[in-house]
Amino acid sequence: MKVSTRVEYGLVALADIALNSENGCTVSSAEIAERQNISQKYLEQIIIGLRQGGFVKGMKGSRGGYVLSRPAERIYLSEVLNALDNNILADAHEAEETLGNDILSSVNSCLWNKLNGYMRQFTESMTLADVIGEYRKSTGGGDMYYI
Amino acid sequence: MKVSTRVEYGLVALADIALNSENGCTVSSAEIAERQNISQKYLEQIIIGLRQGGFVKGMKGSRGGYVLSRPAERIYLSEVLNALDNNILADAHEAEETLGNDILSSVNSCLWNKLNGYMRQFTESMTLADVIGEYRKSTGGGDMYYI
DNA sequence: GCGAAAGCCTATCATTTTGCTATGGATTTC
DNA sequence: GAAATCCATAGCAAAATGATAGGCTTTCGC
Repeated sequence: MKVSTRVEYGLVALADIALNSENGCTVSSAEIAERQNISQKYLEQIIIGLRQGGFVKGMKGSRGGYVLSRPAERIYLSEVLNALDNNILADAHEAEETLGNDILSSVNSCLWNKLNGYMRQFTESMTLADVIGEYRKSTGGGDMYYI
Repeated sequence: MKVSTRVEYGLVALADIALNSENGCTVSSAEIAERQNISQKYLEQIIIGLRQGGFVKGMKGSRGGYVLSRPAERIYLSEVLNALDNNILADAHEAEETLGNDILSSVNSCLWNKLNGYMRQFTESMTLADVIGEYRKSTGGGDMYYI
């Protein structure tokens, strides 16, 4: 399953914002772009989608940037994926529409509907907090440096 | 999850061949195109992929057409999907390569690798026979007419 | 044998999607 | 008021998608 850079960058940016705004400060698109090695202008467009989805708040002006608009524990990956790409997850009711008795309907009901159902269920059970937790685990819990 | 027409038509065509070649006769691309309402020339290209994947045999000449090259019970959907689209399922070893300790690796290990693993496992557990069974179930088992 | 019927192969092409780049306006802080 | 930042939109090249078209090759039926 190939995922677009838009989805990839969007998820990484959201996690970056979550990780670096914990002390109350904002995270600018320039910071994220440098840390994650993404074109800043492209990133800004993607983050607009995250803002419209209600996951981050943008603060204009000098010293502006982004913060999460809800705790990471309540940001479900299903929502984020839908905001970044409206084809990656199928709607729940979409599965019920294939009631014909042709071959295509059979393929849908025994293959695609089941796969889509699992993907929806799995991404609804995961939150941004899980991603952050995985990251902390991989860095041994010691990625914060205090002077 | 949006699926390309190539994958959709390919699966339908394969099931059509399986269903209509049971009495030993061949199934022509023209027949399939008419029954499934697909452009015949486009369909031919797709079926070439099915033949190269080893799922069907093509018989040239008048009275030619296609038949399965193995029993439907041994045609796994994972193989078929890989033959029709090499991005739809990820390789098994691909998952093991993401061992970095950056955010992207974390997203991969807790989201994409798990989703891909499930998709692979699920499609490896399903065969063309399951699709055909679903179709027969939907038509009430009475789609064959004897004169 | 010959012709029709079928598979097989390749080229072409329009449209859409993807992945950016660029420009500039709006707003806030210092 | 100037710098920094978000916000919005336009443009654009490359790739993928979804076909269409032409013609060669092989085989069956007569």
